[in-house]
Amino acid sequence: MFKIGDFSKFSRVSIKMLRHYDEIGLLKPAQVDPFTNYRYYSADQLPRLNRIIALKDLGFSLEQIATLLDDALPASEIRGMLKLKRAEIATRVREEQTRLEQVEGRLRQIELEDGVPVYDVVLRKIAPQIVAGIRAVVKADSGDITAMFEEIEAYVARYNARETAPPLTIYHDADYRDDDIDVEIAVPVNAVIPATERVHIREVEAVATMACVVHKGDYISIAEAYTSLFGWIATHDYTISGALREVYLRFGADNVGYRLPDAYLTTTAGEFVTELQVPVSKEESK
Amino acid sequence: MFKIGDFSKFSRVSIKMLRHYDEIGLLKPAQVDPFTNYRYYSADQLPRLNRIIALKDLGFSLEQIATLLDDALPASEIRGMLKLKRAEIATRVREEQTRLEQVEGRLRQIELEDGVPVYDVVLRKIAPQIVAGIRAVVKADSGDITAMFEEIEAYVARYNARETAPPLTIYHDADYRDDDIDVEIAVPVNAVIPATERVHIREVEAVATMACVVHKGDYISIAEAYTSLFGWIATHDYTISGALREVYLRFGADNVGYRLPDAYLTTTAGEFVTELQVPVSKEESK
DNA sequence: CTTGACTCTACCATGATAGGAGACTGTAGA
DNA sequence: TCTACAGTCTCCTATCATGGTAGAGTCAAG
Repeated sequence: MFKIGDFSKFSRVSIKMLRHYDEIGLLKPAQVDPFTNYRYYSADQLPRLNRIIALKDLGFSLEQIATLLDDALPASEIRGMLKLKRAEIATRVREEQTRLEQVEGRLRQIELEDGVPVYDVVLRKIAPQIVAGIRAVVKADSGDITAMFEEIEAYVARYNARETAPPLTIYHDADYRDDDIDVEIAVPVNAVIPATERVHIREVEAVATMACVVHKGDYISIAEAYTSLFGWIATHDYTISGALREVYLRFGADNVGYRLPDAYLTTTAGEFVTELQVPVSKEESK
Repeated sequence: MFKIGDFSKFSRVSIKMLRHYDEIGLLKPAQVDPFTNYRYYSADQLPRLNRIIALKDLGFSLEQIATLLDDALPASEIRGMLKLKRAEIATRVREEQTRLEQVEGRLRQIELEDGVPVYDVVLRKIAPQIVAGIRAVVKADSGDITAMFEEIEAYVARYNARETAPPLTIYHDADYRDDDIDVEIAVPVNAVIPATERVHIREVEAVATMACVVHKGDYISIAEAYTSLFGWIATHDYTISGALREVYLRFGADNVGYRLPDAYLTTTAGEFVTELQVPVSKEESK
């Protein structure tokens, strides 16, 4: 019978941990002195502790190890758990590799721009959304877009179907152009309301990986945000894989029919907040 | 001014987390109602929150992010932190890949042996140790080894230099043989005592990666443990890179001069506990 | 019997995140 | 104006493996 200190030395498991394993029932001492509560371990327990360490090194939690050990469960189940674990680790490896690429991209970015970038690009998953929209070809800065938003908000307001979420613009052109922009404006709705020749109701599709950047200020200075966003996509080796979106988190307020809390609105152009979103994907080059 | 719920929706950061960021000073609301304690966020804060998310995605802790954001610290330092982070992630990737290989090895093992292996091999780092030892060429099972242990224990006992740690045998042959085994027996000492023609004092070297297996029972059945250990090394694609060691964690007691607590000794051969250790390394085959 | 090394329990801490309880506040509809 | 419900507040708890501390008790060697 070893006292906990000796057993700890042999097994290279800290005393703390042995006590912890006792507490959670993973490895109880062979014997406990009822008067002093001293734990006494037998040499027989080394193999079990060894198995625990082996499984721990494979990445199993102590709870899972308890399952794996306690029930003398069939080999097939153990194989199953191992395969699950394998998949899990493979996923983590991929995640960490992605993270590594992100960090490398950011380093490249700093070197290229010779300083810390002003905009922070975030990758996120975007959920689908039901919207009422109008799609048209317009000239840039012609005010058409503002007019279209007023129109669609008024339309949605008639059905009382406005969902409390920001409106957005979707740019369907694959390339950039100053004029004749194929643009869709959309406002979220909470019910499927009737469509018209001009107004359609559709689900704006989910995007698994969306590169997003938040721009604060008027729409003139938004070009910088675009530059940053596309620069980021280039330095991080992503490819654009869908239509660009502009989400108006905070925008001009002196309009009619807007069913949004005041918080979403402002009267100062300098206070506008816009999120630029571009679906991206990684070309597998390995 | 957005209430926390709206701000949470825009930023896709949970309310809980926003409150947490407030608490740790990472992102304080632009305004807090002194009567109700309601938090009010301004749109200006979205870029900062975005930067926080971006850095979090890179794997920085919230504390590190606070450092990165608060002090407007020079770009060079940020680059330094990023490089550190890159190294850290690279290490983790390697670790996870190793783990993955371990899991795969274990799966192979189960398939090969058609069941859960009886012995559990553990990889560990072994620290160096000062020992008194005798090296000789002996015949197996000749009792020479036992005699040598008695001799060395008696020698060490004379100097009162016995360290409370198990004795071990080191097999210096590269291959297996039944006879003429080049063997070194060693007992840990806590001081450098004089050597003799027969007894040497040396440091048993540290081993970075030691494949270890614990065998319980007499020395006849130890062959199974060896089979398992070498089987494991094969299925996990390791290569033996040093001399094999047998560490006697619990062994025959009716000898003289042993300065060890009784716990290390037993009179029943069935109670013997022996750890087999083989230094291994991975051939880089990528 | 003393002393020093060992062990006991009980508590606190990590770090990012989630859940709940119980109280209060804001807003929309009756 | 009242009510109901949704939103928000603070405070507490938990996760998971691990380490630390304090204060009390125990063991073994001299």
